[in-house]
Amino acid sequence: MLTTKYITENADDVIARLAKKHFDGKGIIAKVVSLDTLRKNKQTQLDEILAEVNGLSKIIGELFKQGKKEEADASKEKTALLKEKSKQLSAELDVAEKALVDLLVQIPNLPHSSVPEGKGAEDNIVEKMGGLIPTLPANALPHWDLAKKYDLIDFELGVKISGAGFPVYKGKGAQLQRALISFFLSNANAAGYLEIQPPYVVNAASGYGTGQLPDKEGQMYHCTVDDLYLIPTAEVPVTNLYRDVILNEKDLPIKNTAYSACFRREAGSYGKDVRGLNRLHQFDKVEIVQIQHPDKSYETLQQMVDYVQTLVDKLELPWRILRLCGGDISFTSALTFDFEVYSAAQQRWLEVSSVSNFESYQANRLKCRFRTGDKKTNLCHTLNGSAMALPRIVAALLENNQTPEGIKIPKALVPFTGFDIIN
RNA sequence: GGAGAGGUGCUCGAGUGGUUGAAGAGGUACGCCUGGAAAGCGUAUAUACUCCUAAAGGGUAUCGCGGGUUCGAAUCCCGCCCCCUCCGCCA
Repeated sequence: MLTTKYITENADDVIARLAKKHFDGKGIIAKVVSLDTLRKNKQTQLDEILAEVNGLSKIIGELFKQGKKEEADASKEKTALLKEKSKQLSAELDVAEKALVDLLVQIPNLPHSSVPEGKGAEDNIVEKMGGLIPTLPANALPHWDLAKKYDLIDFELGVKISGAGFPVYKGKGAQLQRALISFFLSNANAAGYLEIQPPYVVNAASGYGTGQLPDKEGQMYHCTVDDLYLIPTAEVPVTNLYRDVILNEKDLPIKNTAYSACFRREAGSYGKDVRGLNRLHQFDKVEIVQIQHPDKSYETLQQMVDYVQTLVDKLELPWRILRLCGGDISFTSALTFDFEVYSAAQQRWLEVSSVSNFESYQANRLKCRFRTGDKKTNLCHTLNGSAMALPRIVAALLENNQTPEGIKIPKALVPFTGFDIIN
């Protein structure tokens, strides 16, 4: 969330910038400003009363020591009154603080100045393209048919044991998954990311830390018995590693990578978007996360985008990078680049990675700070990106590389799969 | 899951009702000393909120978390969380 300080000091600017995300901030920002004033007011009053109580307590202690019991009792009565007042003020302060946070979590992150205007996906700007779109024969099969033909993925079996969106990978299909995970992790390691194996279930505090809670509660699987959530992405546990942490300035940037299964309820999805591997409830992903000094975060964002590009290049997939417009960028992001690969049999672009700079928006919730040379603390900037999400990569690999002989595996992947063709 | 023991600052560790935001030690930083270093000596070393135009300097809160008792709580009481030991179960 945005800091109250920034909002109150730059109210008009904040409202103007939020407009790009099609968020009307006028009313809510005004409320934040007035609530904050109220909060400060209560805080000051409360502090004064408590100071008085503390002072009296010391005096009472002295009086008791000197045996002046009557005087002490007189002061006791005074503190009783003050205490009454402080209780009330403290309750009011609590209400104001909670109300303020309730408002703050409803305000999205400010988009970076380079975020293009636009309503939705159609207004995203294509930054860069690469790879070759293959020309497939007329009888080319979509990946769900290929998966069946070569017995790689069994969707029906998944339905039986879990439900739709939980595919069962088999044989070379399963091996391909394992190879891709290994391929992505090896590359991330080589690029200087520290490999992490995080828990797949997290507590509510972690959900709040990265912003899945409270607003996206319905998108996560919730184990109510233990009040734990299945992670929708490794971003959640990995970023929360740095919750309530004060880092040393010289430790920045922190570079972590993690493979995890990801669990998403995807309530409300339907149609061709969910066919085959296009949208699943459980899928595999390798994530990269960086915690960086605010001065360097955009430089880092570019490096992360460049890094992801090396992956799609090695996999010899046709790709394009989109700069997301104000209407399509996520609630918490300041600037996002999406990677899409072309799935040649479906003849559509599929999103396989999303690389974002959250600036201090996440860090403020996480209370992830760093200490500068002069011992002041500042919020870090957090960034993350998929590198990458497997299912759609698999979809594109299967479709684009189909030949009469079988499905060819890209050279860079062969050392990881141990085979160069699926037939 | 059952029983017992515990959770104090960057770390260790003292502290069972009152100048304890917290002794002492270690670590770290800076200074002195030194040709340089070590040792030694000195100083500093939490976070958040708030008052103040700002700095300086005040105030408030925080000794796992939340509540209670009390004029006053790290210290007493209750609930929760975590951790260690033993037992049970178990990949």
